[in-house]
Amino acid sequence: MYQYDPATIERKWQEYWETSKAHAVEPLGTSGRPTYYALEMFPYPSGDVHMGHVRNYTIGDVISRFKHMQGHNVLHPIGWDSFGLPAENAAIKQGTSPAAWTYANIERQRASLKALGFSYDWDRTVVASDVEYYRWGQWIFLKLWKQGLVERKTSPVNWCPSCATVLANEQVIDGSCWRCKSPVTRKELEQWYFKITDYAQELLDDLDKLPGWPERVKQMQANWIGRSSGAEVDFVLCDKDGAPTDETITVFTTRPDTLFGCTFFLLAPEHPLVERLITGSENEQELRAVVAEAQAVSAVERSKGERPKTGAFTGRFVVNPINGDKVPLWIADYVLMDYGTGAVMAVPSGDERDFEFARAYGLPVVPVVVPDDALGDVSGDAHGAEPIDACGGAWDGALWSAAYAGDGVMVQSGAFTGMRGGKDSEGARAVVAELERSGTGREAVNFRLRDWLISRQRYWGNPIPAVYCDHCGIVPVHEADLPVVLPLDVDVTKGDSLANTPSFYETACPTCGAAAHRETDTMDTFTCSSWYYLRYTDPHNAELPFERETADAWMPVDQYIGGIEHAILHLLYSRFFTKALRDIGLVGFDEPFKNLLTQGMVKLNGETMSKSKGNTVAPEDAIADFGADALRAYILFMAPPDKDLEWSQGGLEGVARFLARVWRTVFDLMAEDVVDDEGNVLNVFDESLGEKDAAERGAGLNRELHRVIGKVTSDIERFNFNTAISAIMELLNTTSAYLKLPLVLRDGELTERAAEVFVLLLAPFAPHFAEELWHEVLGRTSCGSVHEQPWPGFDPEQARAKTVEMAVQLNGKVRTRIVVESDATEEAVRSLALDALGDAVADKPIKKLVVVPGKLVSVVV
RNA sequence: GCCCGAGUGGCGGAAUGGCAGACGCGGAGGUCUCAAAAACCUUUGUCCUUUGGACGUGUGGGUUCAACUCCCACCUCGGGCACCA
Repeated sequence: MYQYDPATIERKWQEYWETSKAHAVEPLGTSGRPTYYALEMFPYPSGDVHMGHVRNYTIGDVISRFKHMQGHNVLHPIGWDSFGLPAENAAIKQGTSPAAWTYANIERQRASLKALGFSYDWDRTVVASDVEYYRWGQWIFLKLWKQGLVERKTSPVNWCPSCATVLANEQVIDGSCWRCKSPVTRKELEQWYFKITDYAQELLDDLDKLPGWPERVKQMQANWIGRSSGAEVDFVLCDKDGAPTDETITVFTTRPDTLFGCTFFLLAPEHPLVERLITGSENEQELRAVVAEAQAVSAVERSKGERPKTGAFTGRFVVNPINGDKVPLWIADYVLMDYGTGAVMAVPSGDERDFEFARAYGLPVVPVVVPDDALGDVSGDAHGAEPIDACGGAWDGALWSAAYAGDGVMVQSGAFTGMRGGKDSEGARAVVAELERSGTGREAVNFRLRDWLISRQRYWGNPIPAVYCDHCGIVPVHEADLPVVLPLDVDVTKGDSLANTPSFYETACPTCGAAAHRETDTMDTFTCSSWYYLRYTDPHNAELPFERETADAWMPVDQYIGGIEHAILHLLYSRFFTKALRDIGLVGFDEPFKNLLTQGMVKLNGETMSKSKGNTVAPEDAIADFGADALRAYILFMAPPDKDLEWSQGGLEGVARFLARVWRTVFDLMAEDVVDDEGNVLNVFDESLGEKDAAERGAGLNRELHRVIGKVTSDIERFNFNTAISAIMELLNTTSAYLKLPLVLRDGELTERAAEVFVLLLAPFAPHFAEELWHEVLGRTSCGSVHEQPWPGFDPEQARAKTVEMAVQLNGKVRTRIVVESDATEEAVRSLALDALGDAVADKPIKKLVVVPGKLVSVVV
């Protein structure tokens, strides 16, 4: 034998796979193989490949190789999400250009990914910043525009001062920028939006079509979409003298059943009516102070919540349509302009926040929905009683020291008194019906989801294909004039931008031909990642982003793998793109990713590995020390893929040791001497073993081969890679016992079969290792690559042992054990068990006896 | 506050309701060696110890012949959302 030297064999087989294009996708329709699309989230080329990448791509590679061996035509592509701000920052810092920095990193990462032996079809690589790719992003933008899904609007937006650009709602985490963590400020700006809210309901409903997604990701998306059902209610605004006008203010509420308890009415400080209402009002100063203070509060502060509620009375009243009551109109800082209508009907008895506000400003509290068990405490006139003040009413004191927001009985609610109250209750429906009858309200649904702000005031991104013309306004670039090429001679280190690059900025109006200028905003990088999985299916298409027929054949992605950090962002945007493209007629499916696996993080001493913390382990170092195959197998063995993984150098060494043991064992199985570095023979035979031992151990090994093939197969299918590798380790232990047999007693057919099974089962995990043994030790070169072999089959019958040991329980405790034929009848097992228990059950009546075949016998006396 | 997820040896982790702790790391002992490394073998949940026994999966209850697993209540940790009307 020769020694296992990962460095040599890994280089050798990587070159072989590269030159033979071993991982090229089979053109569609050339064989009967069913398609399988395995996809990992493409990396941002921020620097070197890190352990998180290794984990992500190893999982995908094992699935791909396994599916390929099972007979699928597998699409397993890679690319780079290469537009984005870090390139600009790095370029400025290092005095280079974003493009140079980006493409240098891509080459570094490409080399690292190749060093890990991933089975990508490298001819299908998609790079987001290549004009061949981003031109189609512009093309899709124009299609979305035509479809009415692109909108320019002015509204308060999130502005990151550090990144000097606006951000989408999804990109603000706890009031700070998702990328640089700087606090985000609010700015009123005109920006480009994708109307993702048009799909809010479908994005929510179709989560049910995704049984292959983790429950928590679906939950997070549902929370983010935030659907609330209730009603819109119109309140008539009164003039300064308290007389009704023809102007109404509409509110959204989830609790129309509490309308009788509305004792005041609130507007957000940013509400468009506010300026008009407060100008010239009696306490204008106070009102302006509330508005000014609300503006000054940062998003970070606001996101922490728990701020004391402040507000001021406008001097105006509005009319409650259900009972004609005039209630005071206040401005309050806790009302959000960007949810509902920016106006709220305040019901302090039923809403904690309104209650707190009412107590702070001495506003009345009128109970209208009370808990069932509270009714008994109330004197007989509760039903139909006049509205009562907080301080004088039957429920004040103990009960109404806080709001009650739960379900209950409606009281003091006119004709509705006595009905069930609560969210979507009988009472709520009845009130809405009454409002609809009088034309003052209607059923309504509200979403938390906001439109996707996609423009960015940055250079290194996909230019938005729009032109500003003094005569025609904002007009789309003609499809025929695409691409709008991002100029590479913009020197960001000198503060240059697209706006001061005349070759880009100055253009002719596509409509009238007059001098005009281009949009200088670029698209959010998340637009690039929203459809790259479609481009992979048809990466070289020069006429279209992809051919529909081809995309439909491969899509949806059978298995998508990536980090949980994209649970909302990328995964929601991609789902939106797919639905929008479907409605435009470009694809024929509803959801992009059929199954999703969110892999856990790689941690060191309990902390996420990160360059800024300086607690990383470089994949190159691990490869140099133990080889890519050991690193791959280790990272799968250490933890289930969806759990966080705590890095352990000892664990890596253990897996490397395991591979080396398999290496020696395969030589041993092929009847070669096992030698160490110095050529000393290491084989140890147990000369005391005879023919009987050989037969027994042979049967045991054969059984173990069948069992382990079955176990590894089902474990990979369920992504239990850690237990799949454990099972191969168990097979190794059984094999070692067999190899104690002197050579003359070994069964040559059996040992060769065992060698073959080791190599085939390890092929997805340790591809170079398996390939080397397949060719050089098993001598199977004539059969082709190990990765082209069919996945080994097994016989469940042969995996079963002839005899099994069963536990015998007496009154719930294991008392003894019996060995029985595995096909023994229940009757036989029963009497054997009773015999084994002997005196303990001899003369006692048996209350119950349960036989679990192959496992145990439970006796109760 | 609301919604998820997780609590098992010294550590990472295994267990379709059926013998808890597979497999690996770490530890202990041994073989080989002048010695070491490597490799190989044995052992390793805790406690009492006697061949054996008792206790053990965050806590307290429950269902069951049988519960890490199912049900109820709670504790701790991690994550998401959050003045969302």
